[in-house]
Amino acid sequence: MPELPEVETTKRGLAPHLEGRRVKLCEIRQHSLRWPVDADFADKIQGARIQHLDRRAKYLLMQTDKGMAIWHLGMSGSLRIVGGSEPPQKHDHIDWLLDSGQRLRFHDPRRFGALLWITDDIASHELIAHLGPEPLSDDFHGDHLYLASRGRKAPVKSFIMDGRIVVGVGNIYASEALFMAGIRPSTPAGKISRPRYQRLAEAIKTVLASAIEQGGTTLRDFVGGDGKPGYFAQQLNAYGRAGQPCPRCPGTIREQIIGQRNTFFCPRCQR
DNA sequence: CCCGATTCCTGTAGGC
DNA sequence: TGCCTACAGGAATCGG
Repeated sequence: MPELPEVETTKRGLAPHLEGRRVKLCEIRQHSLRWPVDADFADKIQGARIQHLDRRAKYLLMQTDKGMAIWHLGMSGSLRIVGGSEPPQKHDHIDWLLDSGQRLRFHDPRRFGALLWITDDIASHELIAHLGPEPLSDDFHGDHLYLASRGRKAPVKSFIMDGRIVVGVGNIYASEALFMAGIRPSTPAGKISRPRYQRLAEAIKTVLASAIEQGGTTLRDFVGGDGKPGYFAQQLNAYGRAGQPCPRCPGTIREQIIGQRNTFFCPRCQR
């Protein structure tokens, strides 16, 4: 499941193959994604030169000289570089044929992903305009969480997964960050103190940064072939470990549904 | 405005 | 062994 670290890993892996290249042809075999891909997308991007790859939240941005392509990997999407004559497999929905002879290939079994084309300012785009700060930037810190949470009754886990508060914290890393910070996921966001939010902000940064590092270890393989994210191999302390001993106290990890999402925590050391 | 519930989709895991 | 169902997950959107 692509969380922020995998999108960042994808961006870093693709950039050397895409930046400076021209899109000779775009093949769309499946238009029905999260939102329908524009009927004229292929025409719009044809002949465009890809200038720069960027990331905002979990959106992968590809700036060209004709407009900007915005990818979202949803929860099962992946982008990789394949050889120019490699035939598409099941769920390989979109190819961009590059002037290098290679193809950029989008694969997405569950079709929660998206591909958009915009020609106006990205910052004013509806999907981007209301997003919170990047978790790894200096704009994101404990005070931001503290101030934004006053008066909020939603569980802190839902709060940190709200992209208007901070982007890029998915279900897995929300549990992990709250575990690291020793905060119970069900606590109403408005009841958490300033110092505890400082710990939480640090935990979010630490967890995401280490996941990006882990993704980075498979960067070489990524381009070569299987596109499998490496960070799943990383040690998860709470997520998916219901019934197992807590890694840092004598407690036992418990599972609870919060905001319609599975949530894992230690009832003994997360208060 | 705030927050919980619902929705899109299909591979995988678990139950019988 | 094979069928069937439940579940997973990001995030927009709906309903209260």
